[in-house]
Amino acid sequence: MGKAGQCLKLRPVMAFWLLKSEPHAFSIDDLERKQSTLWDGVRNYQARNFLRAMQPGDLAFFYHSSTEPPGVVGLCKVVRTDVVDPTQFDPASPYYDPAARPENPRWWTVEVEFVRRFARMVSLEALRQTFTPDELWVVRRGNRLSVMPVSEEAARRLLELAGEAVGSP
DNA sequence: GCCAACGTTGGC
DNA sequence: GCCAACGTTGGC
Repeated sequence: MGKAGQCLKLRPVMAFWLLKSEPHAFSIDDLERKQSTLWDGVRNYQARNFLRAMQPGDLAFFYHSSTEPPGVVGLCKVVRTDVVDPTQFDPASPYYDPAARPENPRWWTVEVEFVRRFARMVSLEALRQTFTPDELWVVRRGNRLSVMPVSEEAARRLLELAGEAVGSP
């Protein structure tokens, strides 16, 4: 059961994802404070393709990387999709891409909304003990992908590990 | 189209 | 801070 005592309702068509962020750059606390954010700055084609496949209502696990311990710390929800990443056109942005043109954008993203911080974070070590690299890509050795799909089966087990109750609609 | 060089990611 | 793994770039 979550903070407000509400079960998460999992709709059958909902897809699950995992989003990585370095907490010193942007943490789950930052997302809770802001409530929503544009997930901009992704500059990897595979990750971009996953961003483009997202649908409103999809849920994404929030993963803290390059921290001790790394792991899944909470959940957010996709609320807006097919957003052209504005930072690609901004010369002042670290994500500026001089090859991207407004009439032919290269990078897309989504807006996500804070859902909850987990009662217990699920460390990478715990993930490795629970999932094979094929079941959850984030435990793949040398994995650098920052946006990846999570199967419903893996999502349910992950929520269980996090101490979250899962209900039906 | 190959592949060496380089830059980045991210666990440890 | 180190370094393995990986993605990208660019010469040929």
